Amino acid sequence: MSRLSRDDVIEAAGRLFAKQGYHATSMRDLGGELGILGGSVYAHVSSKEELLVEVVQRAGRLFGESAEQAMSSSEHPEDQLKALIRGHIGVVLDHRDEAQTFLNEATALGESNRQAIVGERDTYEALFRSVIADGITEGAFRSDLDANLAATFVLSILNAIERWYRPDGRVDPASLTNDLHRFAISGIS
Amino acid sequence: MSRLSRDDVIEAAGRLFAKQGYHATSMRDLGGELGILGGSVYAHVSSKEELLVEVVQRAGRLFGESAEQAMSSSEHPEDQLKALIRGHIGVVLDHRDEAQTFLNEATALGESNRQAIVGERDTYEALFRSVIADGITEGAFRSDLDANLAATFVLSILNAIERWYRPDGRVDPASLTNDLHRFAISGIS
DNA sequence: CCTACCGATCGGTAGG
DNA sequence: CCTACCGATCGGTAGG
Repeated sequence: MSRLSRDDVIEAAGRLFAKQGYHATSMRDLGGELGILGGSVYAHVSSKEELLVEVVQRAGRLFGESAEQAMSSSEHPEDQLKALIRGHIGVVLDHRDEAQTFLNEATALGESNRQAIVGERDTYEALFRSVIADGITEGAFRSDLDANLAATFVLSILNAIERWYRPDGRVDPASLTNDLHRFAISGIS
Repeated sequence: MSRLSRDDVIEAAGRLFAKQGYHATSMRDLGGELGILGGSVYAHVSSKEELLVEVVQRAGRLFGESAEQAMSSSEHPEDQLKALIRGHIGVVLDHRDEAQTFLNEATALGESNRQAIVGERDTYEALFRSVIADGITEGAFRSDLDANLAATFVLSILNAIERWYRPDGRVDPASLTNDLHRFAISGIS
């Protein structure tokens, strides 16, 4: 056993925050997960909230990068929407702990930190809205359903995936992407 | 100010559990909300978890009653699905605190209590699956999308409503029901 | 429902 | 990263 890195500590924190929640996780729990004492965690970070900030920021960065890549992958709203869906699913499934903490524990952040990541999330969600709105303008999607509401529905499905998806289950990521995309597209086109 | 009833206490607990989360709510917080001391809450309940159990059970009962009513309102899967959607939205919007606690804080329950309400929830969700499956059998819905996945998508949207819905916003319950129903139906028919 | 309190646990620190 | 500890807060109780 070599010494722990700061990354090891943040990763373990993400694991526990995702599984038990932020408030139900003590610094002694985290120490136990790492094989050290609770007080020793303070050799790597200066507060418990700093850990939550780091975990949530990682997820925020992953979602942001995914969105950037999805938007530049095509000029067509239909393809952009599919890429956004595929990317979101990828982030949620490849970084479950961070994503779960981001989605469920961000409320535990202090005011200023919380507002910062809410801002990030709003920017991300606005992309879904504008892509759907563009698709309506271009005639690719139908126009009787509000673009904002459609985006909210799609994001609701995406954000719930971590609540039911099992990696060893019958659904694989690629077909989930296809099925969700088809479901969404049928709903709006 | 007359004396508080046990119902008053459970209601206040639901309010705080929904807003701050179970673990972030102390018995002293709850006392403060009620104008009494933290220790005095134990004149009405015998433990903090009992409060959570009561709040979550109330929500469970409401969802169960809504489902029962929806199923007996028609024989046609299409109408039953719409009634299920309408009922779920009604519960979430008319009993926000209980519904929110049910959806977000059930993980804080002890093992046996948690398994009991997970069972209730599974029964409830199974209704959505079977209604959609029936609709496929009868030819009312299309059959290229798995009924289980479609039910999961619809429930994902329903369960996310408490996260974004604002009573003073532009969306009213009836049109939300219509829009979601149309979105779902397009996705499966 | 209050007074007065209990043991346990919490986040965090000084010094090594 | 450990030892040894701090003040604060937690869920909960006996007795009135």
